[in-house]
Amino acid sequence: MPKTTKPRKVLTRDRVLAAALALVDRRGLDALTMRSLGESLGVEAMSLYRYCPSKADLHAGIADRVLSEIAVTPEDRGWRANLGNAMRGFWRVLVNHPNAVPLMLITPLDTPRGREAGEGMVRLVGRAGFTPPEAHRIFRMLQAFALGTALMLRASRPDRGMPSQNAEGEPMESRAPSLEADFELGLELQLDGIEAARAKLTPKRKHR
Amino acid sequence: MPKTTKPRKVLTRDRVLAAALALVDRRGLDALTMRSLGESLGVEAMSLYRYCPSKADLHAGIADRVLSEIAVTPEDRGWRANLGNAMRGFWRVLVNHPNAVPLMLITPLDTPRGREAGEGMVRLVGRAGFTPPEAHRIFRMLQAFALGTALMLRASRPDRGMPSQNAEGEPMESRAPSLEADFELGLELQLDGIEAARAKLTPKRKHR
DNA sequence: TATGTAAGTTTACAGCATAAGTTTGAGCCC
DNA sequence: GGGCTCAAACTTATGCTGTAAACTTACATA
Repeated sequence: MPKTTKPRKVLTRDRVLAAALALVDRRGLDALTMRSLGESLGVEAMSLYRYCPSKADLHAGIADRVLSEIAVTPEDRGWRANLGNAMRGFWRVLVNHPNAVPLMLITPLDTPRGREAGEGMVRLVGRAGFTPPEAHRIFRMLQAFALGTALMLRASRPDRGMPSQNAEGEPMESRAPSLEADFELGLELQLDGIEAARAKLTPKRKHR
Repeated sequence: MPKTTKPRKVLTRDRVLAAALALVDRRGLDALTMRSLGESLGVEAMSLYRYCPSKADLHAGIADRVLSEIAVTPEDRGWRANLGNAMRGFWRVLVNHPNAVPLMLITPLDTPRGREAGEGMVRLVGRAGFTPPEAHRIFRMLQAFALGTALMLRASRPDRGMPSQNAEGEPMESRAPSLEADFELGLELQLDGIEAARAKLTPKRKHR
């Protein structure tokens, strides 16, 4: 008998999560089942439980992996540009993985990279002159707005994974670019709001 | 044999939806199964399909029913109070039915009462001096913020229906009131932003 | 009284997450 | 080389889920 020893140690948690995210991107959240994920890795469903002890854990892992794609460009152009660009980076990641957005609500972003990204954002808000509690609140407003817009964008297209009853052959791209523009307008409006709040601070607390 | 004719006409779509919402409120979205819903109505699961032809339809019906609880108080105290109070009404409904919030993303609120409420809000924004397209965008920003905040609030508690791995016996109410206050602060900040955008309009377009 | 129709039940099926038990094979010390 | 050990992968099985299809019951009307 020929020595047909297929390599045994092919699976890792990282490979599982990468395949899971790819599957979600390609075919939607509903298509992510242990069986289909196993198949995409050439492995039986139960083998995955060694690396992700439950489906909830798999979900958290995917969310963490998505967040790792946020690009950090640490140049300092003043609080408004810093904050705006950070939010735009977050937004781009959400748009690149629309089907994974619901996973971003997991105790919101309570995952290693989620906490890290969140703390960075809070620091950015703080540098505009707000106290840590104030900065936290403002950050959560921006986060809620971005997540909400991404979820609405996702729901408004006949995407896999959501209950959306839609006639066939529709234009279907009519609303999406609008919601994309919505994000930009909403962001600028909120930055204006932050600027107004900033104007009410005791002057010495303001930074650039 | 005694005439044990149980009354036949006990089920209506409205009764089904009311029971479904009650079940979701009490035990979470995951606990809403056709079987458990049937049981709560003293009926077999399949009977429900006469009134809700699919689970997606049931979800849409629940969303519509939740929206019907928005209280309308049409007094005119200027655009800012009008808009703020309308949003607070929307928010209260979301907080009263946290487990149903994910259903509010259904093609967002594309249900009779959802459209009605949305159009009312857009009209309110328009009365601040914005054109209909501008008003739509601003409304969607507010909507995304409210939904996002409600979803984060829901995810941050060990509620039924979401993958939340949480140690037992935690304080667990620590974050919730904070997120409640977040809504108020975020709303005011966004109203400030709208005010700033309004200041840039050609003067004649402004109303009270 | 006969008949059509609406309401509710029964049965059945495919797909889901996952618990429990079993086989496989690689690396290691003697 | 020859067992030993143990994790990795597989197999089997259980109890959920939504819902299709066929069936039964009960009532309204003619």
